[in-house]
Amino acid sequence: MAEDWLDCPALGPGWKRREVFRKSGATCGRSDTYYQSPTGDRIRSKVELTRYLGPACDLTLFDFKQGILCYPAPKAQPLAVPSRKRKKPSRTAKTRKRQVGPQKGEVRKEAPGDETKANADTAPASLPAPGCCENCGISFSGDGTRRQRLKTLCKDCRAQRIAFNREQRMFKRVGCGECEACRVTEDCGACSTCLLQLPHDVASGLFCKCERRRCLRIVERSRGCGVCRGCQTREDCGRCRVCLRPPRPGLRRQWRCVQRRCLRHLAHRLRRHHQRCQRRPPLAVAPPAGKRSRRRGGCDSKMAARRRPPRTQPLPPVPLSQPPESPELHPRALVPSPPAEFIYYCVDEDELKRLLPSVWAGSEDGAGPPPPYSRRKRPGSTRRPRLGQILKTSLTTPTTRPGHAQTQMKQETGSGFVLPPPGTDLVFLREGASSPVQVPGPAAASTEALLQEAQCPGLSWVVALPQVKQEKADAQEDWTPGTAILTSPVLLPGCPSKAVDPDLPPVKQEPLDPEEDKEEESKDDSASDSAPEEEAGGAGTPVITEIFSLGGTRLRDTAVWLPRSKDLKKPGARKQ
Amino acid sequence: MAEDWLDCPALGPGWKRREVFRKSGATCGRSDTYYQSPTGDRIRSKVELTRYLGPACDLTLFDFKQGILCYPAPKAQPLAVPSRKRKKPSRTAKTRKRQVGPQKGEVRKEAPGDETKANADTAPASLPAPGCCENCGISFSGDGTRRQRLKTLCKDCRAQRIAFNREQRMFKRVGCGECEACRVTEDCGACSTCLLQLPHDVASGLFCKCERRRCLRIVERSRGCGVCRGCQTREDCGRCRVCLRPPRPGLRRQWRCVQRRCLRHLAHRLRRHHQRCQRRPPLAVAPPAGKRSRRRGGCDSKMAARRRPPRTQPLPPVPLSQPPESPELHPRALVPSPPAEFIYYCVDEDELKRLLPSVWAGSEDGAGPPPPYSRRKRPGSTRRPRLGQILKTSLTTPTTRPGHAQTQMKQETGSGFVLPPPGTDLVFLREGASSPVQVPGPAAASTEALLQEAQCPGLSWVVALPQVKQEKADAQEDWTPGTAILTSPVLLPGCPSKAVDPDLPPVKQEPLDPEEDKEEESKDDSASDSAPEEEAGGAGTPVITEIFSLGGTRLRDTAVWLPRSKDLKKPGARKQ
DNA sequence: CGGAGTGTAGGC
DNA sequence: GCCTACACTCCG
Repeated sequence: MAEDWLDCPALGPGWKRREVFRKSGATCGRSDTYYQSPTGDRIRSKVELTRYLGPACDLTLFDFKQGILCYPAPKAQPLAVPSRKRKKPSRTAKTRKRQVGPQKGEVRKEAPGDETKANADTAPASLPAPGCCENCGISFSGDGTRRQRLKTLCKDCRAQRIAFNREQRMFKRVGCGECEACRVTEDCGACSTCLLQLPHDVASGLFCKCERRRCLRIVERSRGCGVCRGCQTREDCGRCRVCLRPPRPGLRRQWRCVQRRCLRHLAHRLRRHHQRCQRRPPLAVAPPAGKRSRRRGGCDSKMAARRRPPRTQPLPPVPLSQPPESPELHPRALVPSPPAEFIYYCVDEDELKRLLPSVWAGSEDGAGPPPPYSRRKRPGSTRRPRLGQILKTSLTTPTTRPGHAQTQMKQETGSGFVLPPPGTDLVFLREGASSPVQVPGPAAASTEALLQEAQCPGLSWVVALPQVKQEKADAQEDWTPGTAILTSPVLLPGCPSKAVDPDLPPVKQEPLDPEEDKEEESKDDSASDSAPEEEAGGAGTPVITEIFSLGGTRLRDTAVWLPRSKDLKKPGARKQ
Repeated sequence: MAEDWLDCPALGPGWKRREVFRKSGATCGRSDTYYQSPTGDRIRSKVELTRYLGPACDLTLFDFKQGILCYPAPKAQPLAVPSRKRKKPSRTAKTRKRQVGPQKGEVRKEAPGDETKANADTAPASLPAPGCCENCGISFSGDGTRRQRLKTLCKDCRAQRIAFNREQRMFKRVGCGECEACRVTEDCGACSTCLLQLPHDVASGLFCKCERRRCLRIVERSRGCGVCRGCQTREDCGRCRVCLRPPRPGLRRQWRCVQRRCLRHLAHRLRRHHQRCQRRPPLAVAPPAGKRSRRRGGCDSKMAARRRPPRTQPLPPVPLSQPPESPELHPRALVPSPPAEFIYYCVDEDELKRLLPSVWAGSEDGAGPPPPYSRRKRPGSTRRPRLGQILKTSLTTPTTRPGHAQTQMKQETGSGFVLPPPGTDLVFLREGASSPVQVPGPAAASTEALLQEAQCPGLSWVVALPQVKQEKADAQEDWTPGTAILTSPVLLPGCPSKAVDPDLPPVKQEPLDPEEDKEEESKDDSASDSAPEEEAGGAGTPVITEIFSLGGTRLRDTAVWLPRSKDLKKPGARKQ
């Protein structure tokens, strides 16, 4: 991770490699990798290298960016998904490129999805009229952006948004350089990033900035687009189901008043919902408004709303008995092992029952297939109470202070809380508490119920689902709970790939359903798309929040997988 | 276009500008632009200039390289294209950069197109099997070039081609320096370039080399890939429709034996055709084999096979009555005005009827919209004979010698040939003659018929369709026929932008159909892609040949818009 | 003119 | 959206 020339043994003696981070410009923070041949020639791309070495030299397995050889991944057993066609189930080139460690952009790349069939025609009447800009409302003819994302915006709004998003990316990567936070030169030493001693240098490429120094101009996704009627409404209506919901003592209201919800965001969701009527439900939707701390705003937007059901990757010794056809998420598939990707959910108790019915009902290993998927599952339809009881027990766990997350966790092990053993599949973190909640049995996730009226706010949860990156039998033993919500220790060193045994062949993690994976709103709406509206008929269901992929050597927005300061009740947490 | 200091009015009085071309090294042929302030200070970059002038001076619209101000393009009215989605019609950032004159690389950059849906499945059986290298035929797994262009090539062939193309670009720019032609130090004084007194110095950036000095290692596109079965077949089969075609006295056979056609090229065309079955027909396809002179081989490959229907841009006083929905090319849209881009067609008489049915039927100005587009128009379906008669008349025009192209043309004005007046829309040049043929009325172009059996070899034509770059009402008056096939005088000085009124705001020319714009074979197959095969069912129809965009101050391959020496029956024309 | 560094089209 | 690849800018 350096700016200077380093040996590159993969290419042979005399070859040097250098990674240079861009220090300014729109692509600031990105890195360019350069090679120098033994004869001093400079090579700047794999194509150039191939040209240089000649056709006889097969660079297929050479990862140019990393400067290492990649061993071909064993053919991963894809998790079959019923009733939906998998897209791009195998991509030869990509599979071969799999790294031992998690890679930046892995999720995105594996989940190109297909939203291109989105059509304004399918949008209900509540959406902006077809041909009208979703933002400003002016009528415009499709003057043809290629970007699906911006199709519903007129030229001006589109340009505006692109510029805005570009700027946001920049702020996230390196900051504006002008705001109060950017001018702070000393790390606070107390935030999650500092406590975990993650690298917070821009040049490191990890972008794990001290929370106190994170650019204030980063706009939270949960704030919505900021310009639509919903976003510009300043007063709660006082009459919608959210406003009329009885307040919970000690908790701020989780949902934004219906009248104040971002219309743009809602429009997208509705449209997507319509597109998906025949398809699997999304695994994750946006979190409640105002419940996402600014720290998490630091996460890369494209990850923030990504739904990425991890692919089933059974690991011994726990046999996977759940048939791969099950649309529900089997936690067995998620045995953490380094390197891993993490998926965070923010769910409430009832939602959890819906998401993980099989878990809720009991965790008899492989106790038959789960019930067929139902898109209209009701909140009350819990059928397996066992895990539910476990979880409810955990709800009584005392909250901890952020600085003591790890020790607290250990203490709780001895006070009714179950410390996740190596075999633990899911770890739930109660909103407002740092205590992980173990979910030992099979689980399944589905949030289509979000589209229903969901009158059960309950508490929110954070669920960490590490995605297996390799399937070695001993991987499980590598796993020990490290921090409050980090379920894999490999992420702690800050440079995950370094912690990985280079001899382990990487296993490409195909998403459960690649189509679900594509975050339609990932590219050009960094700050506005995960506004916390529920989908069509929904009414404030706390929902699965985020699924993040931690990118290889560039944990661009590491904060996403750090304990949320609010969760940890960190004193002096900065709010934007 | 010079190495010496010239006034730069855009910066104000006293400011000088100088463009210096690199004469050697890896970046040979590129230019550096220098400015000199009224006080004599040297400025070498826009950054320096900004620094020099201070932050109060906004140089956003100043094009440093060109030394001119770029006016933001007026909101272009997109030309509606039925049944096909437009892609990337507007690019905010790029729009700002629009030049008054055509720019280097304009075509390539403006025509990203979309061939990504190309699928080997859609290719007919005659194509290389999916997974087999289109060139060498070996089976290979998609080891993942990202380049659509080279997807059908195995790794070796791909690398080979990339290297080859790179080399070719270099040859075109500066030559190999070793061949006989490159070693010639004196201009011949007789070729078109010399006669037109175009700058033929490499350093001029125009690359209008004396034909005698043009690098011999430049491979003509019409020669095909050179390695496929077709290219390697040395003998005509004697049985195909091309071989069996009766020879025309005084003319070499226009088409290559079917058995000797480049398979690679054909494969691409077939695939593209299949992709486009529901879409607009391509506007231009490849010219007949062996009919494209080496001079024209000098054109930049990415321009050579580009189909770029110019956008309808009606100019007074001729009213445009054709609705923009018409897929056919309306010549009214093509009224030449400086600065202009030129489109060259190589068509025969029958093809012309198909291409320009409305023209053929008559040229009543704006006589109603053209018939609805038909992809399966038959050669015989001419409905308007008037222009046809004009053209037929012109066929009898005696041919001229190249050195006398201009004068001959004038002579012919008084001997039955109609000299194109300022209002002329199209100029046809008979193959083998330098006499332009006026096409005063509306015309439309469609070459889908090429995919039909086309048994009418006839004569070839060159059609120059200057693309309007601005829409000022008086532009038409600026136009006078200058040379045999140059229909706009602004190109004659060698530095088109200089001939342009700097006060005229540039009008970005949107292609009629941007998707048609992408030249799949533009980038990496300089020399092999415009092989003169007709499309799928075609049988030697002379076809629209090329659409070129002349690039701003760097008319890299100016020869493309020079009279073809073969056309001009230039004695001693060099053949490669 | 070289070369570091950034922009950016096009692919995915 | 990010990445690759390479064109281009800027400046030594």
